[in-house]
Amino acid sequence: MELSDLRVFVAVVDNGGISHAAVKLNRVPSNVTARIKKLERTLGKTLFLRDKNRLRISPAGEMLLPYAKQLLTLAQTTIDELTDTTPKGQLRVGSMEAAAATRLVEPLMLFHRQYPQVELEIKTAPTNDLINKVLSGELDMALVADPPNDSRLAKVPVFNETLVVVSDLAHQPIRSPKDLVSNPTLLGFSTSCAYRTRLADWIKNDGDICKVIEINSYHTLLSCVAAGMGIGIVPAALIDNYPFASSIQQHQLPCEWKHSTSAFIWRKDSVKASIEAFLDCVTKDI
Amino acid sequence: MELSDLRVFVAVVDNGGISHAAVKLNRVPSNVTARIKKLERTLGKTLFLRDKNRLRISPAGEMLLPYAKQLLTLAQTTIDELTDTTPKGQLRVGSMEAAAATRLVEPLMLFHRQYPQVELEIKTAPTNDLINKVLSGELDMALVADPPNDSRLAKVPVFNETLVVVSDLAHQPIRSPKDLVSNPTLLGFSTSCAYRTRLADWIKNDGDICKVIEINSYHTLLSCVAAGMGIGIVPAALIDNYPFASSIQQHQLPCEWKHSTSAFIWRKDSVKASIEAFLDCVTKDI
DNA sequence: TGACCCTTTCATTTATAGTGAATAATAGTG
DNA sequence: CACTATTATTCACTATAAATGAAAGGGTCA
Repeated sequence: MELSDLRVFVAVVDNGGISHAAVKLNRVPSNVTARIKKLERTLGKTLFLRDKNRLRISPAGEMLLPYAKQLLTLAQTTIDELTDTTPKGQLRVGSMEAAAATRLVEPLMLFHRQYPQVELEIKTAPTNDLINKVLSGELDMALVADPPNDSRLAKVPVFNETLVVVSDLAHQPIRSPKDLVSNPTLLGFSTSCAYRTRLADWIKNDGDICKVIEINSYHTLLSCVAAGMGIGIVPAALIDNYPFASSIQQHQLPCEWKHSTSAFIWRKDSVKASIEAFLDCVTKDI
Repeated sequence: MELSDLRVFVAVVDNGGISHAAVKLNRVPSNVTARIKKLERTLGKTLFLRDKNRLRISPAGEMLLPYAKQLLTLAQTTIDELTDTTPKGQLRVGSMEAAAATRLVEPLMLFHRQYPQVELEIKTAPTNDLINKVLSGELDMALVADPPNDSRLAKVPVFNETLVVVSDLAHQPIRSPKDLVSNPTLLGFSTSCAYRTRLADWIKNDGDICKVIEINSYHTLLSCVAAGMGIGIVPAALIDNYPFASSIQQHQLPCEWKHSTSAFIWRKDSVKASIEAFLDCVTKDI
């Protein structure tokens, strides 16, 4: 029993005969006859009483009719829902810790005001983790730093961050890795944090490999830096939001290292209305 | 979008992959792949995210899943209902007036007690009308007198009636049409009443064609006979139920005319659980 | 690295759906 | 009453779709 069989059956009932149904279905009558007979054979029931070259619905047909109509409308509802472009369901957004605090708040509020029916789920994680989670489908989209070119991923750059090295006030000005103490302590997120990796690369470029202490909040990280536990690397915008900004020292990185682009990424093949809508909110906000 | 497509889709989701689904469906994996791709093409949505030779359900697939399952269970319910042999719905029974009063009451009560959920509809009409209504599907079954052999009809004889001619007490004994006054008045049902036709035939066989007065209730008919308005023909059993039986005279018909068989008839191709159940009640009652 | 598992592609076979012409039975019409 | 228009069905045929089996290409795990 297929939906198309039921469509034929209902057409015959509604149009009161094979030939009219055939016209409606853009088929030839013999085909309609054949399909009705096939349906009767698979169900093991006579659906129509044949008399004087006329069809009349049988008790079994009478029984089938409401179910058939229900199935057909449910099938239509299904494809309507599927092709509906109104955001709904849940939207799982990932973000780097640094951007979650500063850059994500506005578009998030905007989106929630516009589509309150969408269940938002925000997860902060380091950039590399986010990329993997997006690829694996755990997240619908994520805000990451300098996403790699991946044929499976679509991306829109949304912010340009200027990265600065931060230290306590007592530290000498840092213009190159040489200005650091040997074996400097690096305060940062997990190894997969893009900024921390960049700082480590810069240092490795021209100096020692440094010790790393992992800290899970930028707020705490900045405080640790102020306390002289080590150096760190953060977006400059983040420091504006830090209440004790005056107790840390900022150091410019060379041009080729200082710029970072934050971008939203999502799987190209994961088309979800809420992703589009969210991106609208993000770009509208800029 | 066909039900079989959805069955494949659900199987892939439930079994977590093409190959396992293929085993479950007794298909070859390549076929499952092809059908999923076809479904994706017709819906215009990616149902699965492909990565590293693994499938993961996509947002669109997530959306489709509950609908697909609902459609499949509804389809199963449909065929379950259709093959269910419990009497339900309505049952339209026709009966001759004469039998409705006497022979039909017991099985009707029995049936209603056993299957209270069936909506019973009783219609009394002359035998010929009943046959036509059964053939046309207006009635599911009918109790008629001496039904003709018709390849479309099934029948079970249920009662043997003995027909008697009735007259007022003053009438001379009637042994042949010659005993009647010339142009006798015949009291009876409409022209299509089998008993009345039989009496007319008997008279015509050996006498005058008589006048007919049509009366729509056997009770009234017997009273009219008692009052001397004319003669009638009724099943002997009916007179037992008539309170003024002593005021009418019964006359035996010759053997070849006196017997009538009442039978239930129904369309052979109209198989309805309640018809079977009703016949059970009728035969159990005998 | 090699064995194993999974998905996909492709050429092929098989099954199903659809067509068009012919037939038989009926209903409507002048 | 003949004549035409409808109606459902059958049958031979064609077109479309589904299922198969072999092979290829990645991926995982030891």
